[in-house]
Amino acid sequence: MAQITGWLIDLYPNETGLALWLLGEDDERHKLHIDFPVTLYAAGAFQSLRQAWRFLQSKNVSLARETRRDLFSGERAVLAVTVHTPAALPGLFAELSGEFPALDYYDADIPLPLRFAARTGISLLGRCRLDLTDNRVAAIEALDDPWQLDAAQLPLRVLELSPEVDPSFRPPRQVRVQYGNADYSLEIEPFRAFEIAIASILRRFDPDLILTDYGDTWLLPMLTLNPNRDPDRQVLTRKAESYFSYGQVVHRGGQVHLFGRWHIDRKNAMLFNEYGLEGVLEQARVSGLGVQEMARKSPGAGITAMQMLTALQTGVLVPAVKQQAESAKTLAELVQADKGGMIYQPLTGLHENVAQIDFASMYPSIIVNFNISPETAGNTLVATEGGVSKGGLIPQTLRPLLEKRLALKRWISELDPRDCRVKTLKPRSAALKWLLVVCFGYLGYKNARFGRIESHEAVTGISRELLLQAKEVAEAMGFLVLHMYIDCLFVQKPGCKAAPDFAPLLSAIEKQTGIPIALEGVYRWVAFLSSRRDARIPVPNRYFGVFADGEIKYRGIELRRHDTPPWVAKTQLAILQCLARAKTLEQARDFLPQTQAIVEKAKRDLRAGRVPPEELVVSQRLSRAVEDYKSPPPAARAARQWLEAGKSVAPGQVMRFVYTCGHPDVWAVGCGELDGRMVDMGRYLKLLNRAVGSILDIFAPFSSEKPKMLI
DNA sequence: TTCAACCACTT
DNA sequence: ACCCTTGGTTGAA
Repeated sequence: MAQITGWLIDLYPNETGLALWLLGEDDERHKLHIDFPVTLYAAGAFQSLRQAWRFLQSKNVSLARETRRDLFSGERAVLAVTVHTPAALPGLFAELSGEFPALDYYDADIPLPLRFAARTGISLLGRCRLDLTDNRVAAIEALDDPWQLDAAQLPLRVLELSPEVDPSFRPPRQVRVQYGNADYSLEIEPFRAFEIAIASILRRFDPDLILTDYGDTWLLPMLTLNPNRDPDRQVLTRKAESYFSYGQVVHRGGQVHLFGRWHIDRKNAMLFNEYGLEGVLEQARVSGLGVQEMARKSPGAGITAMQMLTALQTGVLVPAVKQQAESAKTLAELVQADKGGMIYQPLTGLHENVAQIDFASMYPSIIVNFNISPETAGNTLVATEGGVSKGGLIPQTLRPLLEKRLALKRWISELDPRDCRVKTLKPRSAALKWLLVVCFGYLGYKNARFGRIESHEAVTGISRELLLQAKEVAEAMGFLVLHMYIDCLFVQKPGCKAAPDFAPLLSAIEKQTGIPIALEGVYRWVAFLSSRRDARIPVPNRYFGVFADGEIKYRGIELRRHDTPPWVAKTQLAILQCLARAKTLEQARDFLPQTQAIVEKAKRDLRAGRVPPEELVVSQRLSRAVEDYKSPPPAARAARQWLEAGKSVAPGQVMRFVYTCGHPDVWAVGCGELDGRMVDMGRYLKLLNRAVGSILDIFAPFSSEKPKMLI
């Protein structure tokens, strides 16, 4: 009997049970085995269950009758079907549900790492100690848990591979290779030599993680060698797909998953830019899903996994979802979901010494504090008055997540901003934030396993109530409330200029609402913009301002939009930065001539052809197939060129293009070279003027060239 | 030129 | 489920 300590990095079914990969503290990577029978449940009419029992008797399964708890309908008599190898479960479920479609199925499509975590207390990335007989696990003990803030870091070996150019533009010639202290480029041709070099790195360096650009869609599919650590397995490929999520069509490229080590394609990973590898590892850790899964799926998959784990741990059945395309949330539904929050009309114009106060993680806090869960909806107040109840399924799932995020934020605020730990703590906090945000959305998602629209509405209802309470508190203390938006307030009071001046208000609001609240900052000045169509109508989420420390914050303006060309965005930012040097509004007005100079210089650069084409690139997402457009937008016209060049496009893909004169009126990036003389200057000047106007008009409302149209 | 239809983005 | 954003372009009338 041997004992071994390390981190669990991979887990998947094999012929007899589960294969486990341990990153040992001895710096070895161990492939281990464990028996792992799994059970699914069926419930329904007695006759059908009896027929199912007979049907299953000829299979290699164990059958039993049990009583288990459905979250909504309570105790249920179920048929428990246990298979001895988890690899057999998906096939059996498909066969059974095909034969008996009227039965309700539970625990039939739970990711294996979650079952493993529920049974052993050890989730992926967790540190553990194992007793081994040969390579079989005899006993297993957890040494940490996902909620620990400062768990020991995994000593991962990372290999980075990235081509010098986007392969959809032209075939790359080289791949940059980085691992350990090595950093060099490999020629792709001759290909045999390239592959031999890669194979040798895999053998000698033996990375735990292969981090690539375009690895899913280009590099790994091209290789003939087996990039797995487990030589007995072939790579797992998943097809590319376009799907609808949060009001948008999203395109996800094909994927290459590895066994025994991980592959993440940065260019094909959801939100990777948002929180990076640190964030992905954090999400994988708390969700219990594998790293490769988490990197490529939305945080929604992560929060669903966490809910399933809570269900498994508390003896609640997990309803199986029929394999169907995720039904889309329409934009209207999305807007409605957003409108559930409080939206106030700001007092448009320029204001000085304004504090922005944010409720921290407002919706998740409401869910936890008011015990909002599908099975408790309508019963929330009773549950909270009862005092210490452990709460419904959703609050139980969220509480540790919320507490961990708050603790991380507290830790960050205590550290010196230059402390190197801040660099890893911030993305971890951001990654948790996404899980929390999405959890609220999933409460109202009709295909969520544990969702219910009433609980969704309860959350937004309470949020509006709390915000109104906050407003009343502020006004009672003599503050003017300039604006409120979902989970934040903008307040002003003569004589209040610095953070401490607002501290009494913060504690009063927190005391009243019970939700943690924080001062986002005090603006030296802030501008709330009005609608461009009608100057009398305020727009709730179009504003910009400068905090006391000089930091600029902006929402809703061109700079925030992904489809604004960099040249326009940079000029708009330069203007803001120029104005931000002013300590007061009056001073800001003195900077207006300088901002004009910035704009004039930008225009001269454009006219003289000094703006490089990549600064003029517009990026827009295709919401449908090119042929399905009735009036093709520029992105679709660019996509047409793309198709003519023999490349492919899919809905959800982002097209990058430059506006040109004549026909065609766009030039798609990646389709040959752009003739600099072709750039549609007029169009870009218009875009620039608009962006400049967003900032400057409010400073000189009576001197703008064109009077505002009043409808 | 006007106007309705269409489209993308926002968190 | 009910309401339904803004800021823009396209193309027919």
